[in-house]
Amino acid sequence: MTRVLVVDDEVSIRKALSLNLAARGYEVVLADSGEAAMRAVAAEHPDIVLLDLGLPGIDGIGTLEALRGWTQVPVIVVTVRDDEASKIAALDAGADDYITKPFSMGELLARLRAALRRAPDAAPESPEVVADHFRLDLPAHRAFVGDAGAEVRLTPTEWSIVAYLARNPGRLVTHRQLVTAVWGPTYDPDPNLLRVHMAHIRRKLEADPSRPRHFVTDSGVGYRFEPSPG
Amino acid sequence: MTRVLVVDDEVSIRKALSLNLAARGYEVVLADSGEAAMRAVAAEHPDIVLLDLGLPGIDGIGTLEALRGWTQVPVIVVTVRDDEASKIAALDAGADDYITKPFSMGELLARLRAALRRAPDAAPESPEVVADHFRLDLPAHRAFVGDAGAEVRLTPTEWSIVAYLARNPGRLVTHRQLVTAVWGPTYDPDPNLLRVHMAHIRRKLEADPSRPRHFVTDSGVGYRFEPSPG
DNA sequence: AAGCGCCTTCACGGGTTCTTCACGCCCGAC
DNA sequence: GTCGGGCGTGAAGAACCCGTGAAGGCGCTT
Repeated sequence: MTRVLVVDDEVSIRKALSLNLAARGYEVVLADSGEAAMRAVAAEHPDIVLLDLGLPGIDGIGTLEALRGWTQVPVIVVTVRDDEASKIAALDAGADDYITKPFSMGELLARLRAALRRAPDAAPESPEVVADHFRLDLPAHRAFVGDAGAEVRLTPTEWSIVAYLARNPGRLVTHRQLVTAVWGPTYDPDPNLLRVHMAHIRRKLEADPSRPRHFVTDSGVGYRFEPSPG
Repeated sequence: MTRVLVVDDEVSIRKALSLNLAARGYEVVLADSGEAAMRAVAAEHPDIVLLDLGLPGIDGIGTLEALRGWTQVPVIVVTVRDDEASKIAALDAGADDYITKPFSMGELLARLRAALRRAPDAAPESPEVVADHFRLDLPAHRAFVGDAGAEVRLTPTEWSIVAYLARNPGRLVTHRQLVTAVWGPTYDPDPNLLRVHMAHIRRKLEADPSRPRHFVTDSGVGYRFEPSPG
């Protein structure tokens, strides 16, 4: 289900958009200020944002600039301002599209579809992760070990764990974080489960599985990925 | 240097856009018909296309649809048609943006920058994909196998799957992504459906269908297209 | 009206993957 | 020294996924 964040301070607009989008099968999240929008993007991970320019507090452009500091989520600016300067400012601040009120719902939906179409998944940060003893090709979901670069096959769950750890290099990842990343927030597995998967991963990727150098245990807390152990 | 293809049948518009874009440091390529536009995209590899809707011969929408059969180059529709239906038709046919004449040069340039910004320098797209055992002619929707180059007929659905995978060479494509690309985001088919189509595709394109080298399964996740397996 | 191509669903067999369980180890707490 | 919790490892059954042959239904052409 596609999740849309609607940012507008007017109740009537929020309501109208919310109803129309929900009727088209979108999941709608609402925010009534720039600050709320920032929080909502961080917490709800919308697939796209509809942003009004005239907001209380930090305005639309400010919100857009702040968002662009850390996320590439598509943003369509929806506003009454029809002047060229506003359009240019918004587009150059990182907006993906600009549509002026009053707009037709059909056109908005079409522009929504167009923006979503060209962003199937967030662009991969770094397509490749290199460690001392192995190499990960993130877009292809492939792993290679040793100097020869022989491919090893990781199961979906194993890949999910490895990819999450690799995306947070050097950082401690708690058991809870890992479980949530792999199985979702509601899953509560046997404590052994992660251990078993980690054992499999180490056997496949570590040079000496019983003495792991890249996938390190933090006893009682979680695991940590070290690209190049000192 | 960014290369812009301007497609319009009116000399005055071509001239005006050409001058303005050149003054901003863009390299401009011109085409005066849909057919010429297709050739220009294939030959010149523009970074972005400005497309008029009212063209002689195959019209703008037809040109757009034909282009989308094999390339993802960003297309901004520039036209006098201001009705909602045209906008929706163009955006759903694969346009990235839609701007109506008369437009301000500033806004056009801003939308141009916005469209270019979100298009990561895509791998140089070629209208032809060559693998070890077969060859795909993307614009013509034709496939040829073996050294002799005998043509095989793919059904529309099969072609749709093959084309999507071929446009993402080496990348893992999830089941969901494939289904969305072929049948749309709301379709939720029997899990066997993709398997059956993949079997048909392999039987037609792979040298040894039971041991696929180009259309690889990633169990539990999706499929991957390998142009030249190591 | 019949034939054909295409899409989709279903049933089956074989293989892979997930998860649980039991056991022994290590290390800090007492 | 002893205890207990957390950890790694091997094994095993259950659940899942995949490829494949076959068949029904639909729309279009003949």
